Amino acid sequence: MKSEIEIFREFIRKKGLRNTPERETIIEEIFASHDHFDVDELYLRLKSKKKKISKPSIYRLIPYLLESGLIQEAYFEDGHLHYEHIYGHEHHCHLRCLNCGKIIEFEEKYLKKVENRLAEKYDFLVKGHKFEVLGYCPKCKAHI
Amino acid sequence: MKSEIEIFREFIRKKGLRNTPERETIIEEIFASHDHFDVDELYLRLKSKKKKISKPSIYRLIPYLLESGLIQEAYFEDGHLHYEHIYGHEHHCHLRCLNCGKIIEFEEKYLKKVENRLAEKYDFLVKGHKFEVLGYCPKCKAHI
DNA sequence: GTTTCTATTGTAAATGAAATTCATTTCTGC
DNA sequence: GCAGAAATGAATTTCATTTACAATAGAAAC
Repeated sequence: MKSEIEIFREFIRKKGLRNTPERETIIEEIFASHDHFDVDELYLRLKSKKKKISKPSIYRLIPYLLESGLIQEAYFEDGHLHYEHIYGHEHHCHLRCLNCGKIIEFEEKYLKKVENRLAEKYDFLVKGHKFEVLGYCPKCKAHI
Repeated sequence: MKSEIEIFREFIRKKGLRNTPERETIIEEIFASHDHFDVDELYLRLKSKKKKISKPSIYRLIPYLLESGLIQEAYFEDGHLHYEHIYGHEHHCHLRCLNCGKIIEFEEKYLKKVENRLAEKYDFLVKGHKFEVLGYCPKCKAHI
């Protein structure tokens, strides 16, 4: 299996764009952990490691990472988008508490079938899905 | 079946809050159409009907509409959230083109079962779900 | 109906994520 | 090396959303 960096290099070459040390640094940091991330948090993580990367460089890279299928928007919370890896990581869905924001991850294999059915029916090239179930966690549902 | 306004009045009374003509006007406008909406578009719709409602009033109402189960976040696009009705309207999911933003709505009954399973397994009070399938539409997939 | 308490309103200002500008730097192909 | 194009960081701008605040107006108690 190719590494994320290899996938990105290939993608960037195909698009006639250029790879740079900054981009490699950002991608390395994103895939160093298995967790979700957001721009600000990623920026601070890079900063704390003395990597001088500007926020615009991160913002400019994200559309390419999305397009290359390495990451995906996970959810919008606290006023900004959160992303998750989709290459080389088992896809998962989110059960989220509308009150406290608690997130439980779960798998749902059936959705892959739904993807395929939609791809055929609407002639889409399907890249993935986002499935969020919303409600109130055990603690919060008691107070509502 | 109760109207949306009635549901809201009940909700507001239970919370010990106050109903106002402004809130009734906003709710009326939201449920006058069956479509998704976003704050800005709703604000302009009210304005064009000579209803003097400020944007903060809309922003302040939305958390209550979410909490009362009348609406739900549909998707984040073009830098802001879009909402959809969930009370008294058939739930639907979205197939979205990552390139041009085209949206196709579809139904998927099975997800209700997933909701129930999760509610039991994690002891959540499940209020709904968001299922988005992402990819490239027939037109866009040709250029990628 | 009047009073009192406090939630809600609109206006204006503040916040903060994301995008953009621009001068400078750095790839990449020739 | 050179030329042209793309990427960078710093600073600025944009724009959705939130907040502050003074004025208004529901709603419950009297």
